[in-house]
Amino acid sequence: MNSDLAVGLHIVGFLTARGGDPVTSVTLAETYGTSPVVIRRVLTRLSKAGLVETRRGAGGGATLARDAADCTLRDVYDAVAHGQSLLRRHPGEESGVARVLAGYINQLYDEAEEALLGRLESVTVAEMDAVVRPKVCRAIRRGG
Amino acid sequence: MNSDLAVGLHIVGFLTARGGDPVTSVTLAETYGTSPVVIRRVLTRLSKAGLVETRRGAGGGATLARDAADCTLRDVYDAVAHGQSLLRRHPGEESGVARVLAGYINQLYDEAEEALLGRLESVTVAEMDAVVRPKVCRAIRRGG
DNA sequence: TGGTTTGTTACCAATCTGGTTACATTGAAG
DNA sequence: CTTCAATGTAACCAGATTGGTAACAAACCA
Repeated sequence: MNSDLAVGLHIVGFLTARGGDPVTSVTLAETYGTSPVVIRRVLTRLSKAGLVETRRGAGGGATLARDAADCTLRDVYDAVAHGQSLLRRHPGEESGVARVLAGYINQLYDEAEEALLGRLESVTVAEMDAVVRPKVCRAIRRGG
Repeated sequence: MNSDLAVGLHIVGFLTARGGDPVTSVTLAETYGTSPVVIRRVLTRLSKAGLVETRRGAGGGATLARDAADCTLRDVYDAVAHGQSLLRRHPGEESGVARVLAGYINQLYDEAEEALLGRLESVTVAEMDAVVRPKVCRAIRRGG
């Protein structure tokens, strides 16, 4: 699930920068540097979560379904992370000693994850866009 | 690097519980549920970091090199995590747009990781042992 | 000298990950 | 109503990562 969050943030960021007109998975794939299918896999999740809308057929593509100022990075995370957490947990089937220890460690991980999620919740897509977009423009102007 | 931290914590925890006498990698492997080689790989790191001492030959094994109250979970983490971080970063060779975004995300990850490391730093091995050991004993008594 | 244990390398199977191919489905436009 | 453009989805693949195994050298003790 690693890059899914990055892809998801790229999508909502790009759609924000594009104002209202639909963007195709091909465009998103090219700008991110991946394949359209990967984009669409994430796009489907974002769509089911109500963050974006997609339209098939000619002139179709994806658009933001919400105001970018009304959508936090955690919303994107929740849409994209289907159950899996950022920090890999320890598998559960160990017995005795190892199990107790795994429980202890996982508890520490939970705290850390909560902290991260809280941080993601404190940033809106609009704010992210405001930080990222100028840098992207500068990078493009330099020909990167 | 996932399970290395768990293994490392198991090692120092077990050594703490054992008071001072040396414990072999075979014993540590059996109690954790892995192979001696895996244990020794981690043991080597802990040893190089000065957290444990190992002795070869008959009657050898590993012992704590420090007071358990003087050793934090972060010390174990630092010894065990050779450069790799808990949260997988995004690879760096992407160009333009994706690179800027990756930088942004990695920055958020850094904050989260700092939070986790701070938490690990706030717990000593002795404290962990105090929490974990009774649970382990109970689990063993139940025959788990 | 022989047995015990760590240190280290090389290799293997399983899993994860991201990518690709292929195709069905939907929609717009002529 | 046909054609083209786009999403939705499943099946499969190659590379990386992971934890484990086998093998053996090195150290240490009796």
